[in-house]
Amino acid sequence: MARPKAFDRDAALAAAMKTFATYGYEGTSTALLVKSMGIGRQSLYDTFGDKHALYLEALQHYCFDSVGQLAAALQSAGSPLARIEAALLGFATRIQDDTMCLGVGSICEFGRRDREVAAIGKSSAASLQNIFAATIQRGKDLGEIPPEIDPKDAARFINATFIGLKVMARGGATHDDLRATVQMALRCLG
Amino acid sequence: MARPKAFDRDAALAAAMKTFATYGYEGTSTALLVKSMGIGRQSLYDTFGDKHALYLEALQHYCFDSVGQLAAALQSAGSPLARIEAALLGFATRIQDDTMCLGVGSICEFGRRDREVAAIGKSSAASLQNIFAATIQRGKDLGEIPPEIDPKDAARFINATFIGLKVMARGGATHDDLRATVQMALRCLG
DNA sequence: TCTTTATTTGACTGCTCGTTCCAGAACCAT
DNA sequence: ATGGTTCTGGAACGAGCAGTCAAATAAAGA
Repeated sequence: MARPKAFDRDAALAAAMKTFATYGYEGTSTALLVKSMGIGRQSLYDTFGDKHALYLEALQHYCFDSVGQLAAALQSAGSPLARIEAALLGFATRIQDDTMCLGVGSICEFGRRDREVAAIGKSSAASLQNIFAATIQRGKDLGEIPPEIDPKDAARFINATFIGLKVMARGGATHDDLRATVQMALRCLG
Repeated sequence: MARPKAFDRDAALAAAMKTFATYGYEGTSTALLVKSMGIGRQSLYDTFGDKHALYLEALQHYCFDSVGQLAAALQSAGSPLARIEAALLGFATRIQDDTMCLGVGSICEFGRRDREVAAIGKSSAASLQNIFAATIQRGKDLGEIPPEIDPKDAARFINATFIGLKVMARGGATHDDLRATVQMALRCLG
């Protein structure tokens, strides 16, 4: 059997993620996708189905990666509070390009109109909050975080803060602004 | 001079605000605008210019109203901290339909690509933060808020929380979730 | 009633959209 | 080379897009 060079599916998907994150679903044309992904138009349809299916796969992949990265960052040893701080702060300092978080972007653009999009957002938000909640519980066990704090509430709040940071970054907030906001948010856990 | 019945410009603009807030800029067609605004297609172009101009005017109007309402709610007499709580909480309980905050939506959809949109967002965010900062300063003067709090940082943080609440509401968070998040956020000011 | 003016509506333009079909180029194993 | 397979890209599709023009309609003052 003959097998010509195949394009890098993951790289193409990653490029689609970035393009969708920058311009949104409606704001991204298939022509732009083809160009940014560096593949032929027909390959896009053969490999990913259609625009909506590609979006779902990109969103799914993005959320999975994000949750995984955060879990790895939070579940490593050391002070839970410091881990949370590092996670938020690390994000706040890592922003450079004009790219929206794809997960937040999907919520803002679709709300709950698209069932499939909403399902991805819901499940990844749940994972995120479970991870945060576990870390906060660990902080309580260690006496770092006061006992009156409810881990679920605190986790949801951290998530809200995370969202706020992402949107403010998209709006052009400076690193210093974001860092100061992280510091303020962490006061709640102290 | 003759004067036939004129349609209600403000009502039409308000309808456009709601439609843009629900479907975003790219997701809103002129046909949908005409239908939701209840006016003729030509009237839309005669009165508002084109789709982009209409969006800018709707966004401007929305931001102006929002800032005004918040200023009124915060600048009235009484405990500054309680005012902030009431403002956030009031918002959290007032959510029902699947409508995105137009300001946050514009940031998420456009980032800083559209200079005019970005300018509106920037100036209204500045106003918002000034109002919050003044209220927080008042709280410090009254001893409600500890002196180590920087009003500007706290105001930006409250703004971030506000954004987080709006996005979570758009994503389908319950009133109780939002209320609990507000309570967590207020711990930072105590 | 007649005129004036605001609004609506239908036809239409030119463009872009997402998508499909198909011909051919690129590639690798034989 | 040859054959089999994958990817590409031009042509085309129908649909929908934003926006324009002009004719039709409706209302209120003269």
